[in-house]
Amino acid sequence: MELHAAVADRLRRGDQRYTTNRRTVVEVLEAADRPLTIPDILARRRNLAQSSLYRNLAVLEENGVVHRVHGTDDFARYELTEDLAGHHHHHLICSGCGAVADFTVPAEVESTLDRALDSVTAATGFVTEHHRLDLIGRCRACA
Amino acid sequence: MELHAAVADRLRRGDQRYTTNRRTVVEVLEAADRPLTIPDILARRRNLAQSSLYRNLAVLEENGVVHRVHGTDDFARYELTEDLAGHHHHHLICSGCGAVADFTVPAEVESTLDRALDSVTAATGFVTEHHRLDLIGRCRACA
DNA sequence: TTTACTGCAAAGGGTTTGCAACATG
DNA sequence: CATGTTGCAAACCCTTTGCAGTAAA
Repeated sequence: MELHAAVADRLRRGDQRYTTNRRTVVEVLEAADRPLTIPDILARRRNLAQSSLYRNLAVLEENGVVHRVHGTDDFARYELTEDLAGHHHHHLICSGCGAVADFTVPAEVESTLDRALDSVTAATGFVTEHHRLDLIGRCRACA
Repeated sequence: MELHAAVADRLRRGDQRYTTNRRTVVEVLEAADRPLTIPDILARRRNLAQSSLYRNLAVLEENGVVHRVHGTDDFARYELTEDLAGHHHHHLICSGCGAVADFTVPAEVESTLDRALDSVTAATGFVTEHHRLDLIGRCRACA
């Protein structure tokens, strides 16, 4: 599996081991079509311990394997980083229930945006790592 | 003061009173050039009680006076809503220290973006309330 | 003078950590 | 076999809430 080889490589660079639990987390995130909360992940793999899951997500984030998504509720959500998942996307965040879904915008809009953002921050001394473009609103169930 | 009249009006519509403490919070947020955390606000007005501040910010948010900003750290941040502050803007969020600063992009970019986003969500059943376009990166101090 | 608001202190709840046992390279 | 990882339980810390007293309309 190419994904696991890439993950193992990144962890190795950080002197971290690619253990069974970490592989499980990566597999769960790969199978999801949206960022997952810790309870989401625990519900899918009952044998994972909560504390180890938190620690493993932190390790995976530090080594560029997963990305933490901040929504409107109190739950952190995690997804594979875009270069591992293979596509750049954004989030629909429900202001009612906090649910997060993925969506994409046309590549031309992305590049227009990137150019505009670059020119704006050029003078500020701010070093951009990535942008976050989310829509806040009501999902079908909460509307 | 026009701002306070507008705030008083919105609170009245929600059967809420515009008390001294609430006026103080609005004045602190108006004077800031970035979203403020609860500790930020408490540091500027030592006589405010933390629990009442949390409650007042919730009331102000429910009545469209302030807006809660979610950054990368554990602190909620608050700013006046855009229609009261008078300008649409975005945030530079430091992944090192969590600091949040304001910035704006050209109006033409905003409208291009809005049109693109509208067409994307048209088919999803998602009802957009507003968008969130932030840059995550390193501020001058953390770079 | 009724009803909302305030402030103190205690409780909530997602997240983090200490530590002894375990597994990986 | 040395070092990183695990899981339980307790601690952490931002936030919320109960309640008796106070202030706004």
